[in-house]
Amino acid sequence: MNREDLANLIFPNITKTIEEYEAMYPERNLDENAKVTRYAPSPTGFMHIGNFLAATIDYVIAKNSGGIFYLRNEDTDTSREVEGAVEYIRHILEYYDMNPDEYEYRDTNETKGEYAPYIQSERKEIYQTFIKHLVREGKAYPCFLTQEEMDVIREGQARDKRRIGIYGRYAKYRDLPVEEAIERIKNGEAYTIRLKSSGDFNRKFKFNDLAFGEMELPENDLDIPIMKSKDGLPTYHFAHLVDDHLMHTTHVVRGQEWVSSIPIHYELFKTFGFQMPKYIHIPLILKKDGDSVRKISKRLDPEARMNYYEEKGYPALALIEAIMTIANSNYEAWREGHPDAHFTEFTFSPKKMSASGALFDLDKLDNISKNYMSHLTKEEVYEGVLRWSQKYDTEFYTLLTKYKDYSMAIYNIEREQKKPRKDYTYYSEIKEKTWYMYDEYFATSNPDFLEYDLQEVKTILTTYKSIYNEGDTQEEWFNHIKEMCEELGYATNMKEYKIDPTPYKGSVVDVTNILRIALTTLTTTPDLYSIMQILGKEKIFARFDKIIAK
RNA sequence: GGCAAGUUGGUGAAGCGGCUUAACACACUGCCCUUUCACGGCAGCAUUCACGGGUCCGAAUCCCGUACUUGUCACCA
Repeated sequence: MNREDLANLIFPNITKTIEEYEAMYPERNLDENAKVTRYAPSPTGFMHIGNFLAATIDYVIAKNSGGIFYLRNEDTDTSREVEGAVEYIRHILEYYDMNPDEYEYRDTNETKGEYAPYIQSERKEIYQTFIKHLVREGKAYPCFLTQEEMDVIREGQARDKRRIGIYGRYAKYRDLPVEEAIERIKNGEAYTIRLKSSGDFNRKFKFNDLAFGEMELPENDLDIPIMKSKDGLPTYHFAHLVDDHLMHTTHVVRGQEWVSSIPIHYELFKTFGFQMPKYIHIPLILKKDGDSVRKISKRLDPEARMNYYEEKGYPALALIEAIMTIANSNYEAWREGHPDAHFTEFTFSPKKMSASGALFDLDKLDNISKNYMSHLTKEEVYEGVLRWSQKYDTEFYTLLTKYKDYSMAIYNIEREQKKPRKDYTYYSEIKEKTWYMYDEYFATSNPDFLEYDLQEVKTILTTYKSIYNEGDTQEEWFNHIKEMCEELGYATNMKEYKIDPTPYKGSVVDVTNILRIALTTLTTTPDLYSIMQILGKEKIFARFDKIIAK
């Protein structure tokens, strides 16, 4: 009995060869500079902001070079799979308009691309073909170590301060005679397939990461598991090797937590003689936690989950702008020079990425978003709130639908000018900043005139009604207010008033404040004239009358 | 503990041997503008680049050491 028998015993149904698969997944017919990237998430729940960073970089690299961005579902860990996770990932990519060129969606039975399947659990035979080859060659072997035995090994290693893992003499089954392995398998013993590493930990190799530059790493000598005993699915490392080779990925963008497994990947690719893709290990997004910092966590930090941004209603492109500034700090400068360019026109340079993790600054996001929203048209703002409210505030949605032009007029206050107002940071904020414009909400409010005497308030409102002229220009409007001020004993010259307020009841500031409160209940609002123009005579008088009648 | 990477202000960072008495952006503070708010304008905000030593005429920038931080050491990705 030989290794061929062993390989056939383990993989009786694997008949294809590696060459056949390579023929099925030929080289991509792309431009020389075109890059092929992939977003390869595990469907384990809400998408993480770090994954989004990776996906955005993947997308920019591919699109900027006229290449391919594809989505691969890494569902080899069946126990951790969360229902709806894939749909959510798909939703996020759609929401941010970063749709993959190639994908496979099980729920809708859609597949696009020549390199399918794009779901790892559907590629089992492919992985096993590669593993079978390794077993036949004696470069992989079945390992019968139980969890308990491995625990003992690890504890011993920890106690003796040795490196932890299955290597060298700890790899008990790497030299097990083929006959014995066959017998154990026939007896139904559980086993995993491990790589028979040929590396030497004391030897170093040079590796060039596009982000870090050159680094020196020790060779891998761990007999890492490449196939799980439970379901015959490959581990991440092996799936990475096979898929990125067959799918011809040119650039792998992934988090820095992966740099410590570079030696493993290096050995895997070397064993098959495949060319490694280029790697871009991206910084981790950190979070301050008291005095220390840690990796931002989906469990602990709401802003780590992508749904946070959607629920708050940050415009998709605003989040992308913020993410891109984290990816490349020169992005902001580029944006200044190319205000209208699409973000994929930016040439991402891995070397300009920070080597250490970065805190995600929500203040900065707010600022970017505010600026972004200030440059939208009133129609775009309206579309944005409408879409947001449809999902998160149906009551407001109904109102917006009913008062479309009216709402747009509100969003247009001081918008169509060189330096537009920056009132809104995200869509969920719009209602709380414009509610008073809608009678439906205003009806239940009760203006509070602070220190002002109610009788005096009534006098001002009544007088104002008599001089109000709906067709006034802003200048005429303000002149009328000033005339009224003089009539009622309020100062109109602020400089004089500040020097000596005694001859006056107050100033024009007090008068406009009272008008403002009467109309909005607030002391700070956008331009009062604009608000009154939009409200119109009827609403204005109704709001005044309600107070006068008190 | 092993291996790897990193350490410039409150935050993101530029800089990569002299042009730096350390860009820029955010945040913060003050002043100005002003019918409120916002916008905008102006000004302020690290005598110093974790620490120690070395190389050099000259170091945030190069070298060595120390400290600290982060990641990783699963049949998870």
